[in-house]
Amino acid sequence: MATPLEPTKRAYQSTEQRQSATIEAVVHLCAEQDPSTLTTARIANEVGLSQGALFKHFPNKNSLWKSVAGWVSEQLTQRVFSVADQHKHADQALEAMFLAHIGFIARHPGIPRLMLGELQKPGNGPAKRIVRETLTNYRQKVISLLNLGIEQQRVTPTIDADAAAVLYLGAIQGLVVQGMVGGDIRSLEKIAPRIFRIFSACFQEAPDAPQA
Amino acid sequence: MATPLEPTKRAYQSTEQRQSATIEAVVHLCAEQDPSTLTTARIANEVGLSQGALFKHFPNKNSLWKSVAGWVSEQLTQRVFSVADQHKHADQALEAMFLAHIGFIARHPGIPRLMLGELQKPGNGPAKRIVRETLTNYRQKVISLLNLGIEQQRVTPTIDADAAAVLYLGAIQGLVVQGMVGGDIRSLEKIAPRIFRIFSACFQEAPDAPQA
DNA sequence: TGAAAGAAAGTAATCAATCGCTTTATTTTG
DNA sequence: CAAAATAAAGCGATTGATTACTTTCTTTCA
Repeated sequence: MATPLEPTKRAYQSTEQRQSATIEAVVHLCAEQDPSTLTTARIANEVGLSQGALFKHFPNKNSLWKSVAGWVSEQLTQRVFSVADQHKHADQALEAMFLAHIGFIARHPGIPRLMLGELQKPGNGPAKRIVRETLTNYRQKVISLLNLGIEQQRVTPTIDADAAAVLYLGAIQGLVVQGMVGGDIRSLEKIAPRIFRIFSACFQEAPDAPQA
Repeated sequence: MATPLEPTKRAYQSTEQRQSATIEAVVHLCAEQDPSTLTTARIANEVGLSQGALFKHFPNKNSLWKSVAGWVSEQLTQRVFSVADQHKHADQALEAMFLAHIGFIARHPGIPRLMLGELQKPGNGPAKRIVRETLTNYRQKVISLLNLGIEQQRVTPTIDADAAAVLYLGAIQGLVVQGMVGGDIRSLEKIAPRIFRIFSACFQEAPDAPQA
């Protein structure tokens, strides 16, 4: 008789470990799959669990999406805001935020799909609420940096800060969508500085107000 | 016995009529529903057909998506390009395109969801191809307008046209996403001019190159 | 009158969630 | 400290609901 082929000990893990592994698996899977087509079976398989076992750690699928949105929000906010605070000049902070954001996305290509996927849903699901609040928060940060820049005389005082903040976020989104069209999210980091450079013209000296 | 309750005359229509009615129904439904959750039953109901009858006019659901993508591409391209051609100054053409695009979206709030939904899908489905080609086409138009603007001395000759085109599309997308966050796509038209105004600083005289 | 348009019922597949039961980990207790 | 007891993590099968698409038969109209 052949070797008894040990009964493949199951590697039990705590719910917390499984939860974070599952969240990472979802983020990872979204790099190459539309979130709305992600099945619990596919996710469980990626984590190394049976489909049913997933529900030992999340009460339902919606709760999983909420956790994923929370993770993304936390990571993004933390990383982007922290690099901004390392610069004392507002314009440098804005540039650092921009590049950090693109870098974060380049390392986690599934994130745009996740966030856009949530925004697609109408209504006020908990996951969508998190994404919305994160974006609003982000926009506020940009606005206050622009205002700080005005005080520091590094930003045109006549700037329309609200509109500039929308354009700032749009620059990131345009870059990301451009990456989705081209198919290579990871190469975004190369062109990101060029995009920011041209955006930066918007908050520097106004063209129709030549220096007196 | 009660009245025979007349057999409710059916209004037969040609396949072509049903096809365009179906496409419009999809665009309309996407205004308040994630495209990936749209069922053939829901669409048929909107058109006023039984679910099965839909397949008399489209061989399958993918073919319907392809038709919808084609309709959107055609409408958008036609409207946006035609207003651009009504202006001889490149900068004015860019502004008119921008406002026409936002206006079109404001009148068809489902369109961003449709296009983003297609871009979410990985691979090279026919519908995604159409969306991708439309965006690429659009970007090319912006680039050539910027180059024309340089000849007309209405655009800074030192501009990074490729990057500016990405920023231009990003400005639109940022505005749209902003509308999705706020929930009211239709109010975009009010702030659109402000966004374009601040974007326009990017292609006007460069700040660090005071006119010689 | 026959071909196209439609309704209504049916089919096979998919998927989130549940269930019964087993295996591992932790806690209680003699 | 070991053995018993409880709790937690896991599997595999199943269930019920949903969905794209098909089939059968009926109605319209050119």
